[in-house]
Amino acid sequence: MIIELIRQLINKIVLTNWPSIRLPKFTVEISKNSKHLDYASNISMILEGITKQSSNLIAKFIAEKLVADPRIELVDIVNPGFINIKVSNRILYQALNVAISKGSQYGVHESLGKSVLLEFVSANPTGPLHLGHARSAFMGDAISRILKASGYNVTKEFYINDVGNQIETLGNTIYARYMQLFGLNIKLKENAYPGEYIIDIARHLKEQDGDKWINRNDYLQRCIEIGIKENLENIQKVLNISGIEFDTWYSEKSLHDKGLIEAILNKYQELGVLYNADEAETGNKIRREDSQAAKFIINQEGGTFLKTSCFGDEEDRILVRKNGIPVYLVADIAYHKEKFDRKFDRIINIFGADHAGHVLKICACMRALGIDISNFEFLLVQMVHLLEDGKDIRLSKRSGKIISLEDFVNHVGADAARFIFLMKSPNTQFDFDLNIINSTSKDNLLYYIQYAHARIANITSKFKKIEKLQEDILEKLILPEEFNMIKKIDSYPEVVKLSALTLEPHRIFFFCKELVSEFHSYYTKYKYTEKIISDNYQLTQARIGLISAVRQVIFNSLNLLGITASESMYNK
RNA sequence: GCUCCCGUAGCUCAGAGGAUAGAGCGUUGGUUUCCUAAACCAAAGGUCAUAGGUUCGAAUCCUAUCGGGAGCGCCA
Repeated sequence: MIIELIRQLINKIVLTNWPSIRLPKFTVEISKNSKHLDYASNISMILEGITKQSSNLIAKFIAEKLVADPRIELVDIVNPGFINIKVSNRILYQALNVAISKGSQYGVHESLGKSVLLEFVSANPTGPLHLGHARSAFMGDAISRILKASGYNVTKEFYINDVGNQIETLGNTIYARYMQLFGLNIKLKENAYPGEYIIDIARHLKEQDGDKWINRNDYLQRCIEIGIKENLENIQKVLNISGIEFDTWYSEKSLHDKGLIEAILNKYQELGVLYNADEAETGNKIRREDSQAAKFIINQEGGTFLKTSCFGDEEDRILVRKNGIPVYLVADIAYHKEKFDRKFDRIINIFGADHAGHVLKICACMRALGIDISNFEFLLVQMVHLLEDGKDIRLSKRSGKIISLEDFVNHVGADAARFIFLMKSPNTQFDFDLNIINSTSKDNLLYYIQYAHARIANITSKFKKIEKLQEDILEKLILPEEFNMIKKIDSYPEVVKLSALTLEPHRIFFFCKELVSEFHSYYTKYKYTEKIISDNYQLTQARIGLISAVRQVIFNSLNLLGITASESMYNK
């Protein structure tokens, strides 16, 4: 990686000549403007602030040292102290060879020996996954691939909320549907789940148990059991067709069974961070009167509170209701404490933006346990507004029901679904018109990229796979566009790293688009004059090697996003 | 009222404090006897919401205001 090489050269110069300072953050990047040579750094302007020397002088000094290295061909200084660098062709050729020889492993970093726990989706097992789950599902999956490629050992986890009121509602709804199957006119309760999938579950219950549960009071356990089982199977099936696989499924019920709920409460008690609402002292922030929570004031009397407001939360949170039953938050605390006990180097939660309110809460609860949360990260994924012909499609037109993820993936295809939800930064909400996936022009970035892959595959298919190019062959590559593509290819591993650091898969897409655009442009510009396949054997080999590397980088990029790259667009 | 995200071209969005703010769509005009035209080239289009501040330098960081979204239950 040439950027890394230049960075290290600069590091060394700075540390030798300003031994007393701490190495500051500075940039080395591919120059955007060809006037600025190959690479550019802002180191001297940064150093100016630290050393109080003029940035132009610093730049001059560093430039002299840099140019002494045989790998640096030319250094130019531009006001107020930009250092522009032209590197030798030789290291560019070497960089290309690295990409060619690493093949599908190009961009995959060596193991860091570090582990990440990545929790995402964690949808309640009370019904099928729907469009609202799509973005965080694909985002989590892509991030896990990117983290793996940048050297982390990743565990993808799905937390199953298999306890609580919603689960009881599920059981009761199934029972009502079950009774209806026997012609008994049981009305659904107001809060019951209306979906037809419940009827299917009830039918299966009838098939398995017959009329066993008619007019009995002890049906709930059985109904919950079959409901959770079938809903989870359905969730797994949909994840499967979407190309998403989890490593661990963590049951909330298991926390209860192991007695970890009481353990948490005891621990807080020991730490002296609990108080009883009836004995609240002045300064205890039980609730904000201006919040919407105030609407529920009638139900809010008594109970045991945790002093979360002392640990960064806006207010104290109730842990145990007046009737002695802990609220769900306690299980969530127990679950997150388990995550920390399992000793991961990074713990990442991917939440939909509608769960943003939990971030402060959970962090405060962890701090109250004395846990260091510096390796605890949240990625809040914003909503996508899907349109078709300019109309909102969040709800299906016919039934008015929420569109299932299954229907959606079957409708647009897994690749397009991933593309839609991964193409933009996770923390921007955006509009997407579904008509675009049928478009055959450049607005459909997915096809644009896949087309380039197929185009190259078609050209290179006439040649043997190249493992490595000899220097005399590489030297045939002299066009500026060829050097630019090599620089781009060379920067790919950096893009993977940055994407892992920021948890932003869309960076891979944009990088890929830029590389592809350079290729198409190159291809067209020289279509009549400097063809890739020519009578000159060595030149042809060199260019086939170059575009093979471009194809490989496209392939590897799409792979990080879980998207396939086809050899041909004709038989797609 | 409070918290979080966003505000960049007509539209949809990029832009980890750097040089002349970019791309696609749309608009206008060009490129196919030739390795995939699902492509390419060019033109037009901007007070980076507003006002202050920090800095050698701000779309980017800080503060305030305005506008859009999500959330603020003893539901999970």
